[in-house]
Amino acid sequence: MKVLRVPEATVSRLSIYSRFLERLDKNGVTTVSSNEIAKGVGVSPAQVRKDLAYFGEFGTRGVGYNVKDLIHYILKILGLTRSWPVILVGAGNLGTALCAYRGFRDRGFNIVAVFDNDLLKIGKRIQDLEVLPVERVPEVVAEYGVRIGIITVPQSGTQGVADLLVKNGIEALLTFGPAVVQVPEHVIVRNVDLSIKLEILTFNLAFRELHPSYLFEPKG
Amino acid sequence: MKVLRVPEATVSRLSIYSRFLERLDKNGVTTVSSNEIAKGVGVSPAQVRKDLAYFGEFGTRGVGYNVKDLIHYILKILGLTRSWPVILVGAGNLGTALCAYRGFRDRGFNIVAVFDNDLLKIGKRIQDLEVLPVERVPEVVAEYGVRIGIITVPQSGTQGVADLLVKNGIEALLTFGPAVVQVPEHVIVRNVDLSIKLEILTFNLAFRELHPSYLFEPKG
DNA sequence: AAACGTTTGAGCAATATTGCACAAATTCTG
DNA sequence: CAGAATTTGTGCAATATTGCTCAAACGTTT
Repeated sequence: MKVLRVPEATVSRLSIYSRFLERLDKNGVTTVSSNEIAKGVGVSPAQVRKDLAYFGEFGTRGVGYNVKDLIHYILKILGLTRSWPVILVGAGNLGTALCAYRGFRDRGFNIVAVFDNDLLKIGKRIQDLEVLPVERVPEVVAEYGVRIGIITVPQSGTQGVADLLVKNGIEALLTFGPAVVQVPEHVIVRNVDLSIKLEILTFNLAFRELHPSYLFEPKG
Repeated sequence: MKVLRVPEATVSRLSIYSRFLERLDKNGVTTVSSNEIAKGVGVSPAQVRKDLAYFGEFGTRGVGYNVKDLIHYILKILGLTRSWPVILVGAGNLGTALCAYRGFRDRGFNIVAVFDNDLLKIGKRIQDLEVLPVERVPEVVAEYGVRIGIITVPQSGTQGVADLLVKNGIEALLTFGPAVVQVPEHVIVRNVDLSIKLEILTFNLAFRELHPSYLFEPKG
């Protein structure tokens, strides 16, 4: 088998394609071309085909792609043909918001427990979950077979929580804020930093005014 | 002046560098090398120098960079030597969490008003702000000179809100969730899609197990 | 069943981004 | 002050990613 290097951007776009396709499917569309997908999500048709080509041949020449089939293939690639138990550490504003976020459940992510070490928060109910003390992480991870953790604690606590989760067998982490966490090789970490996103906006607004001759690359 | 194309990844990294440098500054560090920055944030030293080189020469050969100065230069590049008034539309869980998010205020983003069109939410207090009806967007934008809007409404409402904000002169938008919004050329839009981030994790967990020979590119 | 229009998949070209290596500039040391 | 040790800034090489083009495959029409 060919050894390929799949760009992370491709994985992100697959996620986007799949949700666009699900919308089409709901509207009764059965077949779609790379052109229509491209128009729908704002990329080039060649990009769509290239992205899919990393993983196989899913279309029919002269016809296009079967919508239901393609959804299934992409979800399979993304590992979403099953449900994933997820734990969340940090029952603050952001953690609470994420617990209520429908988008996670829609894609098969199931937040099975919320943890905090603040006595004021422990015992509180968020959605249908009770906030647990972090000491109970091992027990919950074992019970549900959790492999994914979301960390929404303040920056200074992020590394400590990451260490705790890794020690308990968590293999993938989603962190928030500017913290850079150190984890063993086999653990996958991705980060969401909302300030960066706003600063990309201000860069465009402010810097390009001062230097109109600079060009800037969109995307992202 | 040279006309350059600044990669968005460079802008993101500048944001990261600046926060790392602020930590150093707080600890009393006055001088830093590209090597130390690189170690601190997990990139290559050459990358750090290249990123800075897009905008000028900020270091001294044989010495490194003056921490305070470099912070100032980067903040200037990112347009953060001033405060930015921001409006937020969508007073749900996520919107509420973002209003309370310290990271925004720390970087000079000032959420001056929160809007919703849900009568149950209008009038509610979030932090020290009262939730306003969307009809009052024009007034607030004019009063504060707002150029940036954050949209945290459900997917189906995102395009409508974007249209409203653009009509009222907003030039940059941060949206959440899978919605793809259409805006005029001059408006800058960036999107945060939390499901994508989780799906990058599941892709790694699931797909690579099935196809161990595939390699995968980190970053992002 | 042949001709035509469509659309995929893939090779190749074009761009973009990152990494390497080293001259130039600076400080330090003796 | 000459030589050694750093460390930046940058040209060039190496990779990665995206875009272009077209043969091959399919359906439709006549």
